[in-house]
Amino acid sequence: MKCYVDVIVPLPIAGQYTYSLPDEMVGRVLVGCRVVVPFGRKKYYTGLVTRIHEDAPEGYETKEVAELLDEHPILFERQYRFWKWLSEYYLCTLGDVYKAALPSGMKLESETLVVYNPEFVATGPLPEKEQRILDVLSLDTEQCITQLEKNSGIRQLLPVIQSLLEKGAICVKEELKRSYKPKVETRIRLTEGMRSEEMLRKQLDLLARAPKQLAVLMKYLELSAWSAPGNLPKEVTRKQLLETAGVSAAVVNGLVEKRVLETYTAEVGRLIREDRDLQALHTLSEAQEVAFRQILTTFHTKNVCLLHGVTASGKTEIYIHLIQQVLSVGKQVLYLLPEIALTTQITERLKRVFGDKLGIYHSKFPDAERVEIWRKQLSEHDYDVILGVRSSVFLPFRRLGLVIVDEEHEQTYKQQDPAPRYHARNAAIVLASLFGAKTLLGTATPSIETYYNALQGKYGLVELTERHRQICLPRIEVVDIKELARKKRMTGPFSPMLLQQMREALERKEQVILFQNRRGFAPMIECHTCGWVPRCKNCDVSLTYHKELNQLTCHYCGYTYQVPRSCPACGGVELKDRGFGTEKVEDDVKRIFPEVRVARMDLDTTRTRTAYETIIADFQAGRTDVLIGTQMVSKGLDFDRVSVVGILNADSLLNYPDFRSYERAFQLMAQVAGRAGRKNRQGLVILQTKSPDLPLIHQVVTNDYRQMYTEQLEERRLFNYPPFDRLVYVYLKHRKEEVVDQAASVLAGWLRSGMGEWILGPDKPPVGRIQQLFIKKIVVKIAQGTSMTKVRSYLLQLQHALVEDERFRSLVVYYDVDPM
DNA sequence: AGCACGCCGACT
DNA sequence: GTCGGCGTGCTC
Repeated sequence: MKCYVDVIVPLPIAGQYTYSLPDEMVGRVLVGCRVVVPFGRKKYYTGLVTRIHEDAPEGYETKEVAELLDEHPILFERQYRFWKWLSEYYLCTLGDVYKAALPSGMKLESETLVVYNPEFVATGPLPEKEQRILDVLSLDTEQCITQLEKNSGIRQLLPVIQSLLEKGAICVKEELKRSYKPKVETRIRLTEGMRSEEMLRKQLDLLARAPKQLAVLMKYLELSAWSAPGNLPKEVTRKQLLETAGVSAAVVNGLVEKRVLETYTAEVGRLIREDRDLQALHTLSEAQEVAFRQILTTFHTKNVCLLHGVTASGKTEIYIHLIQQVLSVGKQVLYLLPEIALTTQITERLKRVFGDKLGIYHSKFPDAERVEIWRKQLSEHDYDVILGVRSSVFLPFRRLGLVIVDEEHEQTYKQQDPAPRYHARNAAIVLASLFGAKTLLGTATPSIETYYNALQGKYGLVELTERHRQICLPRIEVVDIKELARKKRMTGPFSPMLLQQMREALERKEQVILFQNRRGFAPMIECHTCGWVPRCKNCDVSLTYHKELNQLTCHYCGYTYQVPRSCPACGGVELKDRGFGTEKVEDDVKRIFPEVRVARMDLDTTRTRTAYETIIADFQAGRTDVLIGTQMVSKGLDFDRVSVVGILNADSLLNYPDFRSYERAFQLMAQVAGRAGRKNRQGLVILQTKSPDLPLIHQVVTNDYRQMYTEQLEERRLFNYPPFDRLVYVYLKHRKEEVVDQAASVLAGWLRSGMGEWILGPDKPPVGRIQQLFIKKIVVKIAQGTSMTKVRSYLLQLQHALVEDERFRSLVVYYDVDPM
């Protein structure tokens, strides 16, 4: 009987593909194994087997599986169920989930290799391009397309290749890119003939006239503990031997030539195991102990618990005690942090407690390292605790007992683009439930949804109102910058009060954090004469001005432009900056306080993990005095010497056209304020705003989360927003504006007649065009109690009907479920 | 997502 | 008349 497998391919296409199994693979292929399959005319992809069966498909010829990559499944049954849930809930394909879940080193792709045919003899002169390709190929007879493109300088390469192929001058083959390479090291050992006391002694005598070689050999014997009775010699690397013996490679090579020593290579892991003494757990304070007990009790009746603890209440220590508890019953823990908060501060603390039981999964780590963590989790020696970012929900767990989602309110848990647009907090809760595990959500400023769920009794709620070690909450001073600006008393973005407090703090050798919600120099430049603003030619947004590079950047597509010398609209030469970003603030601080050491932390200065950590470390060690940053500075970092925090412009947080802007502004300001004031000293927050009378400002000042929540909830109830109704954004994209417009109004019409009035739009989103595609957005509000399953299948049904229409053929449709 | 096939403008 | 641009449809 012929055997078939259903396979997920890493592409955004619905459904799975069926391949036949070559006889030798039958029995070896298991569900959850990766296989290489041919797809389309020439491509090969790494697919994932989800079903093995004997049902010959009808209507098409199956292709054969080309290669089996795993002896054992790399995906467990539970993970697969999790994938399926994600793809259904977030309306994307399994291929999308698969792509997001596996590190790219585990998804090999094929690449076309062009091979030179040395026997080819041209019958006449070849076209210039073809000859050039042959010349390039004769130097290196096997090259991939991209390489060949680079070496020849020819852009439209494929037709040339095609022609050469027909003439028989070259041939092509598909080869899998092995992007994951195991790390290897060169080691040294005695050759077989030398491995006896007698031979060795002889050899040592022979080397009497080669003192360096003799020394190396002696060193080797010492390092390998060769003479230790009954022991196998220890592994000695060449590097280690050369370094400790202090000789050049030539000396070792001499011994290799004499067939005394030999080299061999061995695979080594990238995951460094540090042997260090583990620290005991800190004793919990009374308040922490109470919270800890409450959480444990809550977990008897609830699967999810919210720990609402003020900033600096020592939540981490409670997590550590919980983790210990879970480990003691042999279960695993997943500890999720928003990307930006995953710093040395927290990793060091956990490493000290859990040592090599702890694995860290960070998107800024090299891919090869992530592959190794994945493999380790599949093995018998898996990590008990994974500290990781959003994507670590995809790691293969086997005995998950607890998931901790720290800073649960963070927007970065929601993946925006590409699909799957999932929320790691909600996904983690589902993942935990698949394991019968518990989830703990921790934050000082819960999201409205989570707090609602907690008050409704869906989640447990444990509150921690006391700051750890008697650190008191900061005093918040509101400064009306509208009034001050009118009286011309502002210095750039600074009020006199803020300048005064900064000066005093710096004189006391204390530190200052300035929070500005915008990066760049000025958000934009504007023609002073006619008001013209430069815009991106691909996307419908104004460009951001970066002074350091003196260029304009599109923050959507990344395209950069030169700053025009004069206004292209009116010819005016005075182009002025409007508003200010972190870069401008940095400039101003340097001008006002020339002797002060300033650091800036935003997306532009933290491209790499090390850059980010350097900024933090410098500030922590007091090597910088003032830290200017965007939201990044609010993310769970603890600094001891910060006495003044300045929020430069609270209003910019409120001006987003979004139902969550109020909630977000509160969270941000409360979190930033929480950075002020440590041991024995009350910190000061200067909150600059143009609208000091807003209730929100008052709520931030009094740190009244409850009040903010109550107000917001009422508003959400009134206008049917989450947590009452659920939202799905439907996006339509097309290169022609008329086509999206038409399609969007047709779809909105259908939705209205099928689902009632709670359809908003179609609207042009704030950015109406990205990379040449016009976008329209329809908001679907789904009343509480409506079956989401039905809504989802209805949406997909309409989508199919829509693209059936001749006019809407190449329309792109995608969804954002529970958007943030 | 690729990639091949097919239909209209600027060239020999 | 052809070469080459990109719009459209298919991939087990």
